[in-house]
Amino acid sequence: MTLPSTYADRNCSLARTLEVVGERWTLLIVRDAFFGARRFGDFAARLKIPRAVLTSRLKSLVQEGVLTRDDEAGAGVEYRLTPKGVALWPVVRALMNWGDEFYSPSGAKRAFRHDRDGGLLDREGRCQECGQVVPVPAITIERGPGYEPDGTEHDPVSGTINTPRRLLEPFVRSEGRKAS
Amino acid sequence: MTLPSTYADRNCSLARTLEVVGERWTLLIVRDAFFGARRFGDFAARLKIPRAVLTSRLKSLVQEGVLTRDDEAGAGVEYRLTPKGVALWPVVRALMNWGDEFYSPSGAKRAFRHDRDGGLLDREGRCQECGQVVPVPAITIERGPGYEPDGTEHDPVSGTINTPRRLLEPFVRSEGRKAS
DNA sequence: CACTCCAGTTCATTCATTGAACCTACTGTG
DNA sequence: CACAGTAGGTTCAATGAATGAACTGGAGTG
Repeated sequence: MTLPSTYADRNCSLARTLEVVGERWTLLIVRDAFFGARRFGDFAARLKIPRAVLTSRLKSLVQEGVLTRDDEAGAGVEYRLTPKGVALWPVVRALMNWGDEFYSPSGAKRAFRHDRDGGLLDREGRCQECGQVVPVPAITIERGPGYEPDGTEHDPVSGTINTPRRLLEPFVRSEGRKAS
Repeated sequence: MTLPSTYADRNCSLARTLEVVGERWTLLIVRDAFFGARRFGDFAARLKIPRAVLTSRLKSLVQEGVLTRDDEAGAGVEYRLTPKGVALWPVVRALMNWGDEFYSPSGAKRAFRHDRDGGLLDREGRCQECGQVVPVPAITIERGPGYEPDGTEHDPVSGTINTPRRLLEPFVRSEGRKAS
């Protein structure tokens, strides 16, 4: 977003937040991090964004403390959400809810459940079984009623993301995953 | 945001939402609409954004059904949030909450109350007096503990916005408002 | 050592944003 | 009626950011 720091809205936390996550692509990167993306290549493949832009966004997210960059992680670099990044979950949910409400007539594209009791989460993230606000790592994501098959189901990266899984859990990369 | 419509994420409501409100400035315009801005000039003065950009953003927000454009309104044009626009309130709140949490150590920049019983609203928009989720038009906004005076308090436009008021209520423009 | 991944960088082209100036219609005011 | 002021824009040159394709360089493998 790069709002000028002379911006009159020193007193608006919305403006402040947008300086961190308001740029093009940034929130989509964060979303994919929630969904389990950790590697540069995962983000690049899923988002189809120019690698130079991805580099720059990852850099600034790390700098802002939303992601950590860990290059000690086996073969390659891993980007992971920090607690500050995980705290963006309500933002991601709110944006999704609005899109579901106004652009997905047959229902939410994705559904979220409490992994423990399988209860669906409502708009505020509360489990309809136990009434709790479910913490992010205990949420599983699956297709919702509004999901529209689009042919990416069997693509190794997007495909993985379309099967039920727990948030924040990294993609499992079996050795033969590029075998066509 | 202008994500290409060929975007693989047909199935992500977050991406869909960002296509509508993800561009630079757009959410700040929406925020000011919640805070009572209705006139082209109000937005321009508060946001200090190039008028050409404002024109284009207002146009697309109207096209998306987030705002209405009414040029029958006395002397001038009025932009108002539609119900679809008002439904963005949770998005605005979520973004503000995050900014307050991580960039405003002395507390929220703005506080919200239930106009009827004066109860403060919590993070989810629930009144701490009566427990209800307060509908947007019944919310009043005032300075929070983290508010930092910045000299715009007596500027006619920004100043108005800094005194407690009900959301969505238009600025009252008294005839002598430009009298220095 | 050749080969493949992975995580970037580089670069020319295209596109969007910026800020300042200009334009047009309407509203009082003397 | 002339004139200033206000409102809501448009136009334009300059700058900056995004795009996509090609390239680089290191680590791990056979």
